Amino acid sequence: MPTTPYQHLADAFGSAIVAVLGPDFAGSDPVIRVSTKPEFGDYQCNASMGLAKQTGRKPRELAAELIEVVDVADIAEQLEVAGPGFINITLKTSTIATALESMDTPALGVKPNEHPEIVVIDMCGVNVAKQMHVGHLRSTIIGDAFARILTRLGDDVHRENHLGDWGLPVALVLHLLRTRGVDLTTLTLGDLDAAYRDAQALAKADQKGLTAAISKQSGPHRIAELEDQNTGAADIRSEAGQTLVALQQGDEDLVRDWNSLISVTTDAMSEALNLLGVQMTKSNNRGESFYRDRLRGVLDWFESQGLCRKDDGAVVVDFDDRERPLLIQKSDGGFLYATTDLAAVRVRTEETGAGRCIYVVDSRQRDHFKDVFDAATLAGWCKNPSGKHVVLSHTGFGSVLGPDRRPLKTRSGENATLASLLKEAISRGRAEVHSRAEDPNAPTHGLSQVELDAIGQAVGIGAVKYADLANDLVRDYVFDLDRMVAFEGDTGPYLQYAHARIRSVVRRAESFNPDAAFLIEQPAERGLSLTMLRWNDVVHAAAESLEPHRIAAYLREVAEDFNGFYQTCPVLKAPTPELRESRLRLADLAGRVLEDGLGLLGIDAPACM
RNA sequence: GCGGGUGUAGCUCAAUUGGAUAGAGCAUCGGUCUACGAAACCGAAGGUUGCAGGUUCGAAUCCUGCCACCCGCGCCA
Repeated sequence: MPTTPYQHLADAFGSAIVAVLGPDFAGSDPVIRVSTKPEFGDYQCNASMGLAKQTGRKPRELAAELIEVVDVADIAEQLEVAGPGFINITLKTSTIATALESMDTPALGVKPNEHPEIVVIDMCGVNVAKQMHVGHLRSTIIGDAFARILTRLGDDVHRENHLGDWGLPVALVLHLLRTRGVDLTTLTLGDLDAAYRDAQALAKADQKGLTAAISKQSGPHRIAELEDQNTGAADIRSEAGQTLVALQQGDEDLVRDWNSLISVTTDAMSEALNLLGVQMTKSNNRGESFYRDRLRGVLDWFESQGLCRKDDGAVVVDFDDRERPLLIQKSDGGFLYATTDLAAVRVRTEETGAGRCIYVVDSRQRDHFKDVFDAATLAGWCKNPSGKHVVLSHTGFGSVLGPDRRPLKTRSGENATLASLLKEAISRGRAEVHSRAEDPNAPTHGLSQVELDAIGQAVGIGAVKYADLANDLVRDYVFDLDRMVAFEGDTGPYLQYAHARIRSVVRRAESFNPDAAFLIEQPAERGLSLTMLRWNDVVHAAAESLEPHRIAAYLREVAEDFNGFYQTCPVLKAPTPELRESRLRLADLAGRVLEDGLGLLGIDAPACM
């Protein structure tokens, strides 16, 4: 029986509902849930209340009838009606053992999607000549977690880094560096970042934008930003515009210099990605420049389909359900990032053949992506070559804040770069691991400095990733290394520690019987087993909702259940050889679930720490 | 002004998407180690789920109106 208890129950109650209420109710949700308390059994069916309302019957009576006909005798003990009409379900112990047996495979019972598809994940989003900051951290590790989860279920995932490597901002930096006569071959990213800010400051003057912003009653931030800008910038922008044109036309010197900017930026990026253990390299780069020859085609298509209009010299796309239009061409003929995003949608659906595109970009860009997706739909670009409708979705996420609860940006301090934060996290992880290793009783005692450093890095990085992925993505959070790298409580290291303990006990057992019978006797054994049996359901739920924190919360449950089990059920010193083998196998399975789950979050699980 | 998000224990967050007595972790207090790994476990205390109404067997969750904070709102990306 390959299905999980949950699915078995869902199928059985689904059929029972049809048997009692008729074929109209085929496909209605049987509302099987994990019980909230042990005294309510293992699972519960909450369908009868809702169905009773629909059919004008009494919920408890309906529940009793469902119990009469439902076919779960082979897996469950006697069912009982409780409260307003809950059906409490307690599984047979033998069912649990059988189910554990069937999940004890390399896949750990996680079943692949029936219809795998190509998924493009737009993540990371580094800009040329700018330092990575914590915003990139979120996009990158969230995107990587999505990618790992979907890959686990069989999808063909393409991580794409929509590098900001084109357009006026890049031309401005390039122009500035060249007029200053800077040697581009010896630049650091720090130099580039400073030049970027200089260039922006020099070029930002937008009286027209300011009046528009005021008349449109834009937010105070935007207006203040525009007011800061001064005159005299028009010249610089015009010169940068010429630089851009020359670059576009393939001017050899310019192209060479442009490439060195990209190279400096992406070298630093690769270093950070490497530290993070994110499965992404320069080969995942598909920057804005990739789409530069397709922008005209975007505009032509919208014009030819009558989907846009001229407004004040610019070209805009209107939508039926809102006032706000989408600008796809400026009055000076230039294109905008919306144009690039539209070109990217077109490539991803029509050429890459994606069935799903996920944009992992902070939630301030929600409106932008809504507009882009709607425009792409109007354009008819939401179909892939096989004619299937492509799902475009934007997963926004909250800001990372500093201790002052203001967005933590490079602007607010030179040391807020991603690289520096990661180094700090790693050094804290290492310090803790090294200090533990000094204890002669510690399993890490006697390991080499190199080995301890590697473990410490996994701990430090794992702490940062866990802190980010363990809560709801929409929330802002304060980047507080003290809390993240704390080694008590709801942290990455707690999970890694639970995993390492398991590896340790299995290692010390010396003999391991992979075919040992599961003997589920103690409540702690039962609890741990039931939790582990939910793994398949949890992965699918996390994949469907794109909520990694579900996996994080689940892993915490596994770790807590294991720690409780380990406290009350002697493994190596179990009373009988059979029980010892059973508990070892249970522990090993728990360890593999933890490793698998941490892996889906991109967190390493050292065998010893 | 319009739109979006958030508001849950002193602090940081959950709540299987409308289910039973709202759960964890920090911090506080009290118990467990000459150790199958104490980075752990067990227990105590801590709540008018921003406020006020409404919907129903049942609401943190859905509807209405307020309040607070954050974000966005055509020629930047």
